[in-house]
Amino acid sequence: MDAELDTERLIYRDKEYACGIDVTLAVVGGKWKASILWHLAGATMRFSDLQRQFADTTRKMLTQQLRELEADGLVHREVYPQVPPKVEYSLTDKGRSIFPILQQMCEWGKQYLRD
Amino acid sequence: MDAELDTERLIYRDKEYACGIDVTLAVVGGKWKASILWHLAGATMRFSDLQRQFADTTRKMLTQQLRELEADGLVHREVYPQVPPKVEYSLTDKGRSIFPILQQMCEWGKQYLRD
DNA sequence: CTGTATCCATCCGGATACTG
DNA sequence: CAGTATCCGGATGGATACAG
Repeated sequence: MDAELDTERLIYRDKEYACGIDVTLAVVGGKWKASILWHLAGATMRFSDLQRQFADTTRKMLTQQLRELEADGLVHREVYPQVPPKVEYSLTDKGRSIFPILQQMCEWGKQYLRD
Repeated sequence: MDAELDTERLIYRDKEYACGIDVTLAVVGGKWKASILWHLAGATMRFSDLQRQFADTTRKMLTQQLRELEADGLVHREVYPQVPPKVEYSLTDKGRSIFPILQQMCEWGKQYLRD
């Protein structure tokens, strides 16, 4: 843990970040992303399942957030080639690795409202 | 830890949140907020110090983020009535309480980029 | 030094309609 | 069932100038 470690460049998608925090927020800070990860941690879900969970979100937004999570390697998208289509979303190992942080954010947020 | 606990309403500033995570993100998810808290955890800073740290941010944005952090009770703003003015920003206990989470976000973000 | 006020371009997200 | 395409209004954030 010497000072040199702090000089490493944090580049993600052609953007430089001052700190790992901002990288994390870039990945899970989207409007619905943390909640999506939270729900997928409990169970693999079909698109329609997620629509039910996020009833106040449009398909467009849900799709968009899921695509970004997939591109970032946190979510796996499995398409079953059948009619009608069936698509299942689940967490990757990388997606699961952030769960402890989400748990603490959940606790902190609830505690924050109590004070 | 029974199911009833999950029925508690999470209301913050007239908005309802599905989960504590979104409350936390509402408080520290702003564009520069996490980084500001991170820097203030190390030391109380004057406005000009923060300007130096966030050289690519405008005064307007910096002020705005600081005001919101102050309104949310994470940051204390101390004004010294003198000319030229001197204003110091520091963390409140509540602000300090989120530091462990920021640390983990920092680590996760750096690890994420390594993979 | 520590801000505010104003203007303005861009982005983001919602509504709606359409598709394989 | 699981999306995509298009349009559009409001929010967001930057540039710049002004102020106590």
